[in-house]
Amino acid sequence: MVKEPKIPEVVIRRLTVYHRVLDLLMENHVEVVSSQELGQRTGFTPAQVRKDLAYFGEFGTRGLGYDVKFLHQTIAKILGLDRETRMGLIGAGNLGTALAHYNIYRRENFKIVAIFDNDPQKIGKTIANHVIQPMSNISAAVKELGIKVMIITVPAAAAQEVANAVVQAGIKGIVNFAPIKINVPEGVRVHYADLTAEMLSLIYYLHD
Amino acid sequence: MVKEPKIPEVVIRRLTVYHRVLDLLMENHVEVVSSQELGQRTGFTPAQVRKDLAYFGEFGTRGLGYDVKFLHQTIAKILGLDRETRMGLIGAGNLGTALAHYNIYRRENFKIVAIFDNDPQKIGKTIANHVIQPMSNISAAVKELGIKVMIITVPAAAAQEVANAVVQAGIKGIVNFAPIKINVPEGVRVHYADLTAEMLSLIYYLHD
DNA sequence: TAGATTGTTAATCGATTAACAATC
DNA sequence: TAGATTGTTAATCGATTAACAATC
Repeated sequence: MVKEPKIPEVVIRRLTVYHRVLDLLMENHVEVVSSQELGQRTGFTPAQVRKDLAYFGEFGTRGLGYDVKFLHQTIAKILGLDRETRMGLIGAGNLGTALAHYNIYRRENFKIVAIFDNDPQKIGKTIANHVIQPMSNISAAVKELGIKVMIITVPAAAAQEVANAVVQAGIKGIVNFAPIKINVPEGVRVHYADLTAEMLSLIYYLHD
Repeated sequence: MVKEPKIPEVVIRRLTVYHRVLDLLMENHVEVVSSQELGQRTGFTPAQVRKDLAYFGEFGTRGLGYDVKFLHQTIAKILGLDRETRMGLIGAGNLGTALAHYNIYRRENFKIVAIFDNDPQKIGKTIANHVIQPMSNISAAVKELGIKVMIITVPAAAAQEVANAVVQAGIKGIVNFAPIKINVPEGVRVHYADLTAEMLSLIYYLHD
């Protein structure tokens, strides 16, 4: 058995940033990029860029740099962006609406395919071409549509209950925008998108 | 001169999480909390909770735990949440609108006081009680309203140009929601709220 | 006093950086 | 060949965890 090196989570996170920069470089028809430039465009050091990529193989050419198209494709494959990932969205408030309209989905290989809410006022209305469904539909929709990731944008007070229902429906990946920790069983992964932590922590550094 | 220990950035970030949990505990009239419970509610270890707090002093009572109200107040003071921080928002799209409506501002001591956009269609309209102003007003508004933090939610392609204008206006703290690195002079701090990185990196872990 | 929990030190773990041989 | 840049190792740096004396 080959001894797989364990990849740190921060590396995976930076990989998504490289991928995004490579998107941009491709748009600009740049064909080759060095670790130095990749570093400048991401805010990481060139050494870190090379180290991160080296976890997965040798993608560059010494003396030259990295082939933009090839690296883009390779990172997409590593991250699992080479196949479609279907996501659901729970909570059709302002933030949920913003995410539903987010234009990254067109370029990337993942998209929101269903939107849920509990408010009778909202159910039946349409956001970004999706009819808002009641939460009681979650389990059925997950199966029918092959949803793999659920995005939660409900108020903090409702997040745990919603998460329970999501887990019950068989979902293994949750992106939680509610500003509260949710508890899930082993095998279910939760990523937190904490909008306010960045704002609050910034204030600390503005002290004179 | 006293030798100040340098506080790691992650500690400051976790402080904002403790603060939020303490908000909740106060609402529930809980008066004392242990590092263990604070750990459970935040997802950190009890040792880490104690270590984090110890950077700033001795706030607990051995054998008992931490006084919720006092710790809440203390962390607020450390973070600079004890005095009002005024923020501006640039980009009145879906995300900007969501942030403008975000209800955390009512509870916390910081708030959005002005909203800017370049779209003539949007200028003059109202979001969350704020009339959308043209970007040419930024500099004047910063001075008049005492804006200390600017939140940027414009498309990636426009982010750098907007950031330049913000820096020009004398702003020292930026929260950037655009998925691109922005370059600013020394002394200006940028925090990134990267909504897609969490989604994309999650997909990696859902590989079978 | 007995039980509980902090504050703090030392040990461990892990990530970043520097440096350079390999090589295009 | 000379110049450039990768891939990789070793050194450094920093953060987390474990453990326990202090003490309520």
